[in-house]
Amino acid sequence: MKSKGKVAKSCRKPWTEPDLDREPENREPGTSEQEGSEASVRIGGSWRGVLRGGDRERGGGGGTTHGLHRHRRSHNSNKERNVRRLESNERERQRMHKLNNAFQALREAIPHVKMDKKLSKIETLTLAENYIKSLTSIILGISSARLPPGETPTEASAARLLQCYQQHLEEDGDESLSQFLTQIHSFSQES
DNA sequence: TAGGCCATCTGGTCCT
DNA sequence: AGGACCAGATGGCCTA
Repeated sequence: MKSKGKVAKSCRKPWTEPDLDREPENREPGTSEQEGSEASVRIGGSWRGVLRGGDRERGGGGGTTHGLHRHRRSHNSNKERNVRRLESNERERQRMHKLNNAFQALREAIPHVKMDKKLSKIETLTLAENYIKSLTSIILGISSARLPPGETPTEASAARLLQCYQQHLEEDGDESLSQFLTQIHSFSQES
């Protein structure tokens, strides 16, 4: 069971400038003496683990940036940091809204039974996956009937399908999908 | 009331 | 350097 302790209702308050004169109970990672060690920090009323970078799959410049971040932060005033945080929050909100819009578009694109109930995100992704697989198998089934002898549908047709779609993506941008579907429709009419 | 789902905040990491 | 992306944490809402 997930922790849902509702200790204080206003625990998730907007980012506020930390009071440096107080004891470092709200200190963020990097300002503590325990830098680099596995520790938890209290931020916005909640405890958070700070050991994250090491287990990330995306490699690259990671590992050595801890000190750099700390150093950079130390140059910024608290007011500047506050402004940056708020701007960052706003960007993140916008990003998530865009993501949700995309989810909504996907919901409307896939047929499902319970029209009265909004699909959850995980349901949307799962249904979309199944829908794509179904359409693909239908298309491959149709096109296999038109293949030259000896050519297998999984190789040739799938490649043609992908090639066609990619071509539309490059040429037409956003309208590619509808055109692609139109082409598939006419394709099925022919056979 | 437990649990699922979601929005939001947050800091680390990657990319341009 | 700054924005985008990502994942963890947490509170709120809703439903069985």
